[in-house]
Amino acid sequence: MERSLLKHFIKSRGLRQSSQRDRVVETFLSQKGHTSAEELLIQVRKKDKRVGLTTVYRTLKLLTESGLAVERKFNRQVSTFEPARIGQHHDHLICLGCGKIMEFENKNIETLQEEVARKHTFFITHHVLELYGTCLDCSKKGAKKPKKK
Amino acid sequence: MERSLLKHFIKSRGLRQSSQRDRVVETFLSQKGHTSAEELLIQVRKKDKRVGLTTVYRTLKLLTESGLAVERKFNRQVSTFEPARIGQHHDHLICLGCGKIMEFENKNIETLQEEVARKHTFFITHHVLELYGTCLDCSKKGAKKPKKK
DNA sequence: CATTATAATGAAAATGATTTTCATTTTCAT
DNA sequence: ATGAAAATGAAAATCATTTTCATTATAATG
Ligand SMILES: [Mn+2]
Ligand SMILES: [Mn+2]
Ligand SMILES: [Zn+2]
Ligand SMILES: [Zn+2]
Repeated sequence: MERSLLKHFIKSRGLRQSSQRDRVVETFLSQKGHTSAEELLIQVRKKDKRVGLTTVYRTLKLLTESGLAVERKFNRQVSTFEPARIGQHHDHLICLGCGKIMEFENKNIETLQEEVARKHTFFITHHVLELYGTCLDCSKKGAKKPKKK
Repeated sequence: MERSLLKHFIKSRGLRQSSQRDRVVETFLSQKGHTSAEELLIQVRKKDKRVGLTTVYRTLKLLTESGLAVERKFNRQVSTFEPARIGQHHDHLICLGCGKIMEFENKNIETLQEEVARKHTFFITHHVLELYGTCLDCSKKGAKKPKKK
């Protein structure tokens, strides 16, 4: 279903199809969690050795522009991407101890955000809400080395 | 007043004082709004030509670690810093049209964030909340070129 | 004040993620 | 089948920030 969205997007842009891009898209959409370009390349290369990092970056940009991917830029300086669930939105809890990422939705917060915007005569297109701290496991075990990932 | 905080921090770290650092700190604290290292260097150099960018970066890091500065990393890939108002916290509305940044505080949102964390047995140390969109001016004038800054 | 260990400095090089370039290959409308 | 244009990937470029390193400045001590 999402695949057709991309096909449509490709066509509407006058782009062509290619096996490399197909492989990247396919691999990306099968991914769960948040994936960086480098990580995605590793997965893609398990299927096709000839795909380059540049193409992964280019495809990720295409996916993002077409609305099939959402880019996240948490703590670190690398971007990660996750498949977009249509009509859905969520925010994140990020553990600074182990790197674990949890997702949540909270309509009340979003409503309050709109209220804030209204007070400032501002029109929100999107927002970033990230809660950083310590997960249960890490608060038990005490200070731990952050997961590099 | 904040100055003494830094002095104390410097001493507790076994560091020495220097005129360059003093100048950077002084200039930074007099700044309003969100300032990048590069921008701060320009201001500092109006007073002292011999200060280097490296020292600005180092001082900004020191200020952040001592709690006198808060680092923000909005849309762009450059970090900006703002003087920390003691015991205060605020979040931002960022206009994608003109780059204008507005600040707000909303205790209700923060309370809901804590509630979310509690549900996940998570302990928040800090959070990022950024509302992106269009300000009143920009929504009037229609689509405009984003302020580079 | 002189000594001296070491912190501070800044120019230049390194880093690291992402983007750009460009010569070559592939796609697809005709 | 043909050709214009898109896609590719290796290598170079970008760009903010950090690291390196030779030199200078600071301040505790005698
Ligand atoms: Mn997510
Ligand atoms: Mn602010
Ligand atoms: Zn954890
Ligand atoms: Zn605006």
